[in-house]
Amino acid sequence: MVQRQQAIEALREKGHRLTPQRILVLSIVADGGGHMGVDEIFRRAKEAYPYMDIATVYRTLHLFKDLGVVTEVAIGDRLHYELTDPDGRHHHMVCRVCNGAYNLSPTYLDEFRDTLLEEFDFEPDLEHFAITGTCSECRSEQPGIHQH
Amino acid sequence: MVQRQQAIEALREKGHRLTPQRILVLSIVADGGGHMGVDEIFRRAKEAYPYMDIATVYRTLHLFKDLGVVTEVAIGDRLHYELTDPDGRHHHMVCRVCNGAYNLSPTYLDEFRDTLLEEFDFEPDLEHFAITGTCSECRSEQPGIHQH
DNA sequence: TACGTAAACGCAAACGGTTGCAATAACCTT
DNA sequence: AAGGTTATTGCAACCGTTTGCGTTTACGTA
Repeated sequence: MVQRQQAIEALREKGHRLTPQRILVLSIVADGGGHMGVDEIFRRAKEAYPYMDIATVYRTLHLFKDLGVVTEVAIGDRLHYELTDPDGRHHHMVCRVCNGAYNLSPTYLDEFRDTLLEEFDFEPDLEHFAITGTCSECRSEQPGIHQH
Repeated sequence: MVQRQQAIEALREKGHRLTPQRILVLSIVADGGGHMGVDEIFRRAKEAYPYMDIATVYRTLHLFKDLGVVTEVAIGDRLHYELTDPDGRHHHMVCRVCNGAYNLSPTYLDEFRDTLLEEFDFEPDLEHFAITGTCSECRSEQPGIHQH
């Protein structure tokens, strides 16, 4: 709730207009809980407002991302969106067997980032990406499968 | 040269057929030096053999990737391909300002991988992906631009 | 060498995502 | 409250990539 008001203010502050389509997409993402695929966001939006166009959904999500309202998470080759975590950044680990998603504190990546900066003077963009892999449960269920 | 023979053997061992199209794609990637985008591979292939279809290029590259002959590198939102490095794996760092690509030894990622395994029993797929960021040169040229 | 089979091909349609453009509507000014 | 400006929309066309399908062709067998 409070997040929705902040998002609306972020829009107006930067001179963007408050349209019904934007409010709709925002509330769908906010109500969704975790991260949502664009297809599901569009499906729900079209349910509520049949004229909704997929291009509007993409443009709205990109705008919200630029404003910091939503966070983009790459899962496989698709982008998912969620409300930006007010308690701080986190990354995602997604199991490629069961598709389960786990949050990951940035601490672990920060170490890696510092190393790249020190050794190569290269500053990596590690803000919003998901690490795919195999989770504990799925690895124990299929012990024969290994990556090399 | 020796790599090309190994690739051909890898095909036959798994029961795949040796077609002129596959040989063409292989030699284009081999002659390309570094990683090549699909569009350039297709352009060169069509030059040599005008009937070449883009779908065949994609299917061939995916097959070669599964056989371990080529390595897929995600640069931005496009996939690039290169002959698999026989001297060992390496990752890529790609500068989002100048698009320059740098190789990165796997050592740095291995540390990170070990941590995830120990702490969460989660085995990440870190084999073939590129880390985007800003390289030393471009950072010093545009000191006003920072990510947060 | 000729034959049969199934893998691979070229083509065209489909997919997810982006972009150009004319029509619409949010917001500022009066 | 009405009017003007311009951001935003819906639509359609487009882009890069994937998929289905009928035809072709590589390759094992005779």
